Amino acid sequence: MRKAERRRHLLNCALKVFARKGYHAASITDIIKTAKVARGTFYLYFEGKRAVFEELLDETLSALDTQIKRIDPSRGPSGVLAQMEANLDGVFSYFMGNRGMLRVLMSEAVGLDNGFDQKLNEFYGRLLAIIKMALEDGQQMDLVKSKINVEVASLCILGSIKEVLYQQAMDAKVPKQQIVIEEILRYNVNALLSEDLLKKLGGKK
Amino acid sequence: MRKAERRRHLLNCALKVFARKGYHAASITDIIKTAKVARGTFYLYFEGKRAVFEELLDETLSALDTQIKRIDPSRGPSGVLAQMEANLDGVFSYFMGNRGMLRVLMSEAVGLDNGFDQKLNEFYGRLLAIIKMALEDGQQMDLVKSKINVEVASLCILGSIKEVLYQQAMDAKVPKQQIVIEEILRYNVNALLSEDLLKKLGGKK
Amino acid sequence: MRKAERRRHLLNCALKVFARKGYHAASITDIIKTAKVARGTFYLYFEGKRAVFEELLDETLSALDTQIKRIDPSRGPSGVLAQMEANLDGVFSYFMGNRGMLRVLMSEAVGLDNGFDQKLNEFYGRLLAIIKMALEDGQQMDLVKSKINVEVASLCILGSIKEVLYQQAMDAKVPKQQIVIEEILRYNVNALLSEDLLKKLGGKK
Amino acid sequence: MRKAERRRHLLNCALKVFARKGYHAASITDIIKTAKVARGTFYLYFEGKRAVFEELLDETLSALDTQIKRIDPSRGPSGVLAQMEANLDGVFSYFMGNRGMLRVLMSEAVGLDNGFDQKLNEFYGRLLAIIKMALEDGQQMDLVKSKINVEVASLCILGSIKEVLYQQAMDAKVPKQQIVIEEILRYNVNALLSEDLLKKLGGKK
DNA sequence: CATGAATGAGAATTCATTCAT
DNA sequence: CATGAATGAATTCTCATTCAT
Repeated sequence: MRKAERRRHLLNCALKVFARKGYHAASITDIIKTAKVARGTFYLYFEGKRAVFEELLDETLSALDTQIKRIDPSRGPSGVLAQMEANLDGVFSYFMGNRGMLRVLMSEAVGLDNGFDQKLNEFYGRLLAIIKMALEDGQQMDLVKSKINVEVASLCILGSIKEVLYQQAMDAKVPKQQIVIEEILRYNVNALLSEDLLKKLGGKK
Repeated sequence: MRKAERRRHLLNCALKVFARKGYHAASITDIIKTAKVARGTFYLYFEGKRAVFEELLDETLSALDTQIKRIDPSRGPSGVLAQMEANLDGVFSYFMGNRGMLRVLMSEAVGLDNGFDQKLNEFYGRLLAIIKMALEDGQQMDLVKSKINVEVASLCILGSIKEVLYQQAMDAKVPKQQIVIEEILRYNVNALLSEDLLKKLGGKK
Repeated sequence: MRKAERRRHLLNCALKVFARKGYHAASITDIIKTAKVARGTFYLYFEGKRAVFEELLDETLSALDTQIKRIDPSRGPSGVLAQMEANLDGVFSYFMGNRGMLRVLMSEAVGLDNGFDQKLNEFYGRLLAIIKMALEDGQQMDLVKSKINVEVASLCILGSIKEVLYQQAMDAKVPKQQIVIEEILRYNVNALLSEDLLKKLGGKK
Repeated sequence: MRKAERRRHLLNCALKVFARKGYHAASITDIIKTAKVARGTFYLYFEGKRAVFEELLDETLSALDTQIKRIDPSRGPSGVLAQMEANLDGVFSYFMGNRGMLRVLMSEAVGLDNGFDQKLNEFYGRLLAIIKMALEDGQQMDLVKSKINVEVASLCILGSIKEVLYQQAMDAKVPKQQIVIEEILRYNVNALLSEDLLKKLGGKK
């Protein structure tokens, strides 16, 4: 029991350090000082810097995977909207409780080589796949403009979300979560939805 | 004369190394081997690793600043569109001739501390300011939906562009430049322009 | 009672580990894993790695001291031969039942500093003393060539025995014990015995 | 030029340290302190402790290989004796000029794993092969007793030489080189030579 | 007695930077 | 100017030993 706690403590401290200094500048010394633990203790729980980081990364990515659900098109336009909102909300809420990891992911996890990049890119790949599928379903159901290039549009959507998160990580002043999500949704919905649908929905949102 | 050439040569070689290995993994040894220059020679031209990188970064950011021009709303809707396209084209074209720097910027430049982050964020800040101004002008001229939250929308726009560039840096298969730019434009125009305007422009694009 | 058993168990396991990995490469972790005992338990019975090894060494050397008896020259030439054979047999038999310790002694025990070297050298010193005395007695009784330099000859004898043991420890193919002992004896007897005696004994062996 | 000198200096200092403390107890710190050189300098010349040691070992073994020549039986009994003496003299003389390496080889090189053992055992294997061939040639020419088991006898010969060297490495008082060699020769010759030959040579030696 | 988590001294190694030639 | 050998601070990692439960 104690052991699991210590482990958690070390993970938290490591995250704190990674968030403050970045992966490369972070040293084991930093981590153990933060955790008030002896050098050897660290190695009792983790193989090294790479390993703690990987664990934190895995943890985060799988938490995010849990938050993000495929969009089920059968529930109709407003159902789709609700699902998109739920996904966004899940991601933003997760990061609000994990500002440290947000900073790390947004500013360090890329360019680490070590196979971290691969994990992260695989994650983005999964996101893109979900977005693309939703777009294609949308086009078939005539909800989404048929002209749109799904490939590029999905990048735009992903990018719009990432950028907002990035600015939050950088401590830029960003409107509060509720508003941000609404706006991201509005933005992308406007960009995507077919004219017919926009007219119908016009009154609501 | 010779001196300036050598300096340039070193900068190019350093960029090659940074692009291949990333800032941290790049060593002076890598750079001087690539440049076929003695260790001491490097320090004759630069204060150190940090300094070469900074110079490359400054160079790139100011080149980009040159490519990107304020949007002059006085030229009317299609003029604005053309200006946006010109900006996008400038940025994409610049990076197509500097894949190395694209990789560096997209995967390493953030999270380096060292003040590099600050420079990059200032640059993004300038971009955002331009975008925001354009949006505000657009709203005043009733080209852009008034409902839109300019703050968030400008992040979305920036993000959509960055993401496409990011995927290009990661060697993901992305449609070719001309199409990508068109699509980004279309996407953002749809997202932003007022319904009236969309109808008018509908025929063109 | 239990205590003595555990102690013995630990010694055996430590020996196993030392034989497999050598003194330096052997870790306490190896020993306690082999013994299926907790870390602290080990230190309950021994002061440390050094101490277990020392105990194993002492044990072996005193067992060997017991096997090796002074040569009593009063029993005549064939009696001397029998005593030499008995000594050799004792040593070889001991090691056949303790291959682990043979490996340790032959390949690690020297060069450990720690005072182990001293113990081992004292043991070899005792052996040499016995051999030397036998040679000197032999010379006085005109059994051993008078020309022979006792100092060097005793080293040669010791060396011939050690080398055979060394090769056995290294798993080299060596004829079986009975033959090896016979041959070592023959070799050294030929080297040492006076011509007169050789002629007399010629018929027997 | 300077570089080769430094390298040599480091090798010498490393040998000094290895001879004093043994391979395992020797630290890079010891070596660089002895050499009065900075930490990094050491790594400029060698990959690590293992590598310096390997170089010293290779150097020694190939020097020894050079000293030791096959015995050409065609030059007759006294020629063979002279060749044996030359070999012994070569080995002993080499070690008198390299006491450090003698200590290392005799007390540490075994049990190092790392592949050092293999090298050493291969060397001993080569020696044994030379000795065995000489014995077999001798038996065919009726110089060496036919009864003798060549396998064991060659171990005895090797052992007698190694033991004398070992005692010298341990700083035991051993008669001086000339005498030692003579005695080792006498010892082994007596053990080996056929009775006929012994009688003939009897007068000479 | 037994346990095993915690400790921290010590060893190896890297690499940006300096400086004598 | 150019060179590249030398430097040493900083970092990671190991493992014998201790001690609270």
